[in-house]
Amino acid sequence: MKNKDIKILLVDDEPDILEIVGYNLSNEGYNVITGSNGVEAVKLGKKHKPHLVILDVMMPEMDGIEACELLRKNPDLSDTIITFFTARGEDYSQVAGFDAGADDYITKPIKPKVLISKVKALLRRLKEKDESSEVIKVGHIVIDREEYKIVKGKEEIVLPRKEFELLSLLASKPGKVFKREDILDRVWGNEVVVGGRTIDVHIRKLREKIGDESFKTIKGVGYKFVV
Amino acid sequence: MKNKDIKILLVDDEPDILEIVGYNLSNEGYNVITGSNGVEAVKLGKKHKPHLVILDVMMPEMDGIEACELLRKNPDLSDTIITFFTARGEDYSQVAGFDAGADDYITKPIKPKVLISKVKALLRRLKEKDESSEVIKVGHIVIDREEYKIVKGKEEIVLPRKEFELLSLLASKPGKVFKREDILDRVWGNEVVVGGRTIDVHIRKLREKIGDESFKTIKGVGYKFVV
DNA sequence: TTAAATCGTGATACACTCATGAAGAATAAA
DNA sequence: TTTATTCTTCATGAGTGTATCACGATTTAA
Repeated sequence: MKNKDIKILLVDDEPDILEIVGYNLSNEGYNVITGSNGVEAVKLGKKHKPHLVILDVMMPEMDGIEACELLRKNPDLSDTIITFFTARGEDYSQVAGFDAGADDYITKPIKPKVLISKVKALLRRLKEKDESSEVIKVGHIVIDREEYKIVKGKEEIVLPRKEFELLSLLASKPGKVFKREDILDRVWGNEVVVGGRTIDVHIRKLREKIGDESFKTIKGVGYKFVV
Repeated sequence: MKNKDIKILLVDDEPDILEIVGYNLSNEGYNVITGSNGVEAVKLGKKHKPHLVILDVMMPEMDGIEACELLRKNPDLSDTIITFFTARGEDYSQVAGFDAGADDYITKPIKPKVLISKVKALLRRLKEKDESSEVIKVGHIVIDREEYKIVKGKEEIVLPRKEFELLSLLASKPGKVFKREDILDRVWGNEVVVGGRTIDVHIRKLREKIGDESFKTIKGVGYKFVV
């Protein structure tokens, strides 16, 4: 994804800020949309579905916090990153911002260099997510990460989350053996500790739904997906 | 590549942090090296060539940013991943960190589970690169570590774990004689004690499956794999 | 050549891993 | 709330990977 494909919605009631920040962002090649209050923020957000929203907290009509909450309710914007402008030391707005579903905040006064770096850092997450959310095709099976469903031949199969993640991991490298430990790390995550037999049970479910022949057990090591 | 082959350089001026984080990383099997300021970071980095460096930003003698810049200049460390400890909201340090060539940052306060997750995620890049070259070819035999299978001519052979490890070890240096003692260390691990005849039995299995002629016994010493 | 050490072999017993069915938590949906 | 679905655990049993042992064969050293 190139910078010009990335839309940033910038909302502040001070025209100076809009101009300076907007200029700097455009200069980096981003596609910048501007608004001057919370109502506009919500309207423009729904219309343009930006990748990143930068909101001032204090604004007429509707403040940034409320706008953030409304934007978060829109499912189209679930992947959008929302950040606030906040004055240094304004603890309250930071807390309220995170409560409203913000991902980060940028402190005023704004230094262009800092801002750009921060924006890049924030958008890095997006790119990572973007890359991992491709549609995987293996053999006659299509895994659609975005819609959380898989298509086998002409049949459409809906899988629960864990099963989907597991299949999606195994199918990301057909033939490769994934060690049980790795599977736990990547599907269940480190913070959750589950018993050893859990993986087997999920594999069984997949075997029932997708086909026994696709999943091979390597005893003492793990499982692999074959085409 | 096993975890114990992965070196992590951890630098912070607070002994508590070093101990807690160091303990958690060691527990996962990583080889942890610690230092307490930027000067040490650079020195240890050059000496040990770690795979991952975790730097605190605020340190006496030399801060993390400067240390990072110096480390990045060393061509030996071009594949090394560098991350910072940074407190939430410390805009400046994050920006400066990325500018200095950091790959990521970890926010304080540090939660061990989150840290381990993050470290594993970071090291995954490294491992993937590494594993892609883990196919050994000797004569008409191909040993594919990633898929845990052996291809002999056009025949595909699936070996149980111990046999696979043993073959994999012997074939890693065809012609070289591996002492029984060494084989025990590397296939069984030095903490496990097994009887003296165990190796023979496994060699027998390999002879049955791969071919008698490939394994030569050096009496009183060990075995070697020949093409 | 003989004795000692080492290895190969077959049979066997142990240990471990995994598949499976069922049933109890946990979570989401109605 | 109740209901349904998903997730996890557990017990059981089969299967096989792994280790052990005894004994004969082979090599090495004296």
